[in-house]
Order: sequence, then structure tokens, then C-alpha cells
Amino acid sequence: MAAEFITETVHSERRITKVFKALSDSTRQQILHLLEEKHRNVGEIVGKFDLSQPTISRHLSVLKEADLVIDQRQGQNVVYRLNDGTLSRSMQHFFGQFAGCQSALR
Amino acid sequence: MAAEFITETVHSERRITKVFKALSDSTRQQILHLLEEKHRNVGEIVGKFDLSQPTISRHLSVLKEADLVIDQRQGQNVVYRLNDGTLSRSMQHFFGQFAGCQSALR
DNA sequence: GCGGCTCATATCCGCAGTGTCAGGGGTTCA
DNA sequence: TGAACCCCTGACACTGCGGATATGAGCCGC
Repeated sequence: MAAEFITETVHSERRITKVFKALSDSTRQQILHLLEEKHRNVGEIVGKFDLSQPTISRHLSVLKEADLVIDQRQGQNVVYRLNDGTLSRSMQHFFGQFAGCQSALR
Repeated sequence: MAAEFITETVHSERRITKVFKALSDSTRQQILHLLEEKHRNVGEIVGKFDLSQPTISRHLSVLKEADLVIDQRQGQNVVYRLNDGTLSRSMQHFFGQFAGCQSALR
């Protein structure tokens, strides 16, 4: 009766796991907070950190893969905005499975 | 004005980041679900997976480090139980910062 | 079309994470 | 005390992640 829960493969990761992986980095958390204030292009985000542009770009792609942000090209710039619908749904789906969290959810 | 958000060091990680790291692994998610049903000792948990006992033990220590589980020795066994208070608080603290999640929180 | 600006991708490097097996410490019981 | 059981830790291998630099692709303005 071993491995009865193993349902994912290396290349198709559960959505919720992807979301948690995306959230499990301080820089990406901070990026989300920046995008919560307002949508920003990549250069603006880079300016907030002591990290190179490619590094930020990769963080953004991780967040995009997790569907936590949405990108849109505007001329030369690429504007990123928060996709808080994913945040909200992920939260309800995962935490809603735990009885101890029910009281905190609507 | 770079790096204005950098507030943590390598060895003192923010609690919320530790929680997300702990949650960002499928095996650990499944362990939490097992412990949500009831508290279990290590052997019982190992029996649910195709992983060695030391591997499960490591996962349990990660969950314990994140304060998501509580361990208690009972004779030969070590019983783990879910600490859903941490789950609930983490959820409210982090997701509560995002306007798009307010409607889902009580 | 060319140069310049913005952003993404390729590649490399160091380190952290996840798995293994071997071994040891704590507990129980005879 | 010693054997048996349960679990943790150490050492190692392999993989993945998060940084960097170099380069390419896309979009302007001239």
C-alpha cells in the first residue's frame, strides 16, 4: 500500500506545488508585493533590487509559470501585473483542506 | 535605492519563507494531509510512501523546522501531529497582504 | 536600415535540496 | 545487560535553484 499518493510526474507538477515553489523565495515574494501596489515594467522591478536584470527576469518567469503574474508587452517595455485570482484560489483550495484553517476562510 | 527590501540573511530566514519552502514539496504536502486525518508515528508515515525511512525523517524535520508539525516521543515511537495553527496564521498573514485575497479571508 | 533601448535566453558556477545506505542513540523488555 | 525496535544523523551522489555574464530578440526613433 505504498505510494498511494504519488500522482505526479517530474514534468507535470501539481499547480499548487508550483505556486508554493514560486512563493518560497524572498525575492519573488517582494516582487509580488511590488506588483500589488501597481503594475510595473521589468526595469522598474530590477531597480528595486541588488540583482541583475536576467536574474529578475527569471524570477518573473517563475512567477508567470505559476500563473501568479501576467505579462504584457507595451512598446519596448514588458509590463507585469499581479494575478491575484491565482493567489486567492490557491489559498482556498489548499488551506481549505485543513480543518484548522476553516475558521479563517470565508 | 536598490535592495530596499532585503531584510534577511542566509541563516535567519523569514518564517513565511520557511513555511512556503516546506509546503513546496509534494511529499511534505501529503504528509500534512496524513497528519490532518490523525497523528501518526514515523513508521506509519513511511509505510505510505515509496521512500526510505531516513528520507521521510528528513521531510519531517523540515516540517518541524517550519513549525508545521509537532513531534512527541511516546515510548519507542515518535508521534507527529499537525500544527494547523501555523498553517492558519501563515495563511492570514501572507495572503492578507493582498487585496485580491481579502474577500476569501474572514 | 541602423543604433539604442528593453527584456529574454544560453551558459556556467556554487550551493542547497532530495534521495540513498551505514551507523548510532533512545526506549523497552526479558 | 543485552537484544530488538524505532528513529535520527552523517556521508555521499545527483539534481535543481539562484546568482552571474554574454548574447540574442523585439521594438522604437532617426
